[in-house]
Amino acid sequence: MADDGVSACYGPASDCEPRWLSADELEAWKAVISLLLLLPGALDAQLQRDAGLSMFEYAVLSSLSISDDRTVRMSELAELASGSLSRLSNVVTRLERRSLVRRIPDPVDGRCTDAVLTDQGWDLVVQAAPGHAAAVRQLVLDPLTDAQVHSLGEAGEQIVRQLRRCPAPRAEATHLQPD
Amino acid sequence: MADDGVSACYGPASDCEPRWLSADELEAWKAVISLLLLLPGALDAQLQRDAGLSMFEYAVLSSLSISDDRTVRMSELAELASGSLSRLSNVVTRLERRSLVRRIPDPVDGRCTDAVLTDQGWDLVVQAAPGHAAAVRQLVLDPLTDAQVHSLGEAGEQIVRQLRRCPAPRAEATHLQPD
DNA sequence: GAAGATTGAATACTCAATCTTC
DNA sequence: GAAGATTGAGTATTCAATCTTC
Repeated sequence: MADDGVSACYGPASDCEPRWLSADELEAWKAVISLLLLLPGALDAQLQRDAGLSMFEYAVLSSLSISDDRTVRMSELAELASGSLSRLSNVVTRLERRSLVRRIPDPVDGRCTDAVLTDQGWDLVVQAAPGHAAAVRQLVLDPLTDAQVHSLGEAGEQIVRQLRRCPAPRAEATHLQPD
Repeated sequence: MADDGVSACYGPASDCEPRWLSADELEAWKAVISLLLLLPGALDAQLQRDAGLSMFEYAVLSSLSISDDRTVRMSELAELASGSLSRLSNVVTRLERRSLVRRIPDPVDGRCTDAVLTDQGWDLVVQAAPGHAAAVRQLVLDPLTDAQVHSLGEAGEQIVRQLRRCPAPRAEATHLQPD
């Protein structure tokens, strides 16, 4: 139904080739890219102002707060917080300086490091959570109907599933889509 | 329909307060935050590898390529590319060094600066567009049904509309949502 | 030697301050 | 003096190289 033969260009206004984006697809894509470029800044601004945290830092602390013993291995935490291990390591170093997190060597396997949420860290998440939830509500959820929220959730999950399976398209695949 | 009284915590596992996120809302939000943290990296990786561009740089060049005379005032271009003027200015400086864009003072109002896409810049966008479209297709569109694509587009537009109206929630509004 | 994690160098982003033209 | 734009300082992110423990 979306693929009704209407073809629109994403990119230069000429050169419309075989399987370009349909009108619906283009519309969706433009919305997504604006979202990717605008939403993180807006959410970071609220968190930074009210709790001194970035979105990623919040994701880290929040992930720890809902885990057993408030403790998670670094590599697992990176997955939970949707970031690279390297990024996580840097962030945990900063959080450690602020006494929000502690690192301990994993008692079972000395190669692994466990990140532990401190009491201070817990308090900060508990304090920050309502404001953050309100921002998410205001910026993301409130503009949508219940049906749209549900649908957005499902679409997002689909995309993330695909992303985790295959994070970057192969070079060969990028010049003509598989179809 | 989503707000059926089921209450789930986003944040610490205790402290479930009055108007927290419903199960559906929580699900949607987790998907969105993962998207915000994972998708830019994946798209940047493809663009960087195949064209030496970031997603934002691509948005800038692409916006210029579909504009009259391939020319847009900086402040307008910032809007089109969904970035701040400051960020745009830095990026245009880099693009100028690579001869992909030129700056000229606006002939009408000397305070304004016009960004102009060079022939080289045009060629690069034309060359990069198919690969980028394929990546968007593979990572974002293909995992979805046509109906999901359509719905995602509408939801995204709603959220972006809200974002442009009110980029950051007020401090007062963040501790209890307006409802 | 391989898995898990950290570090450092290069690059990019943000915010506030500044500059120019109207 | 205000609008439009740029610059610079401070901070964050990424990638490759390194270190440690198994």
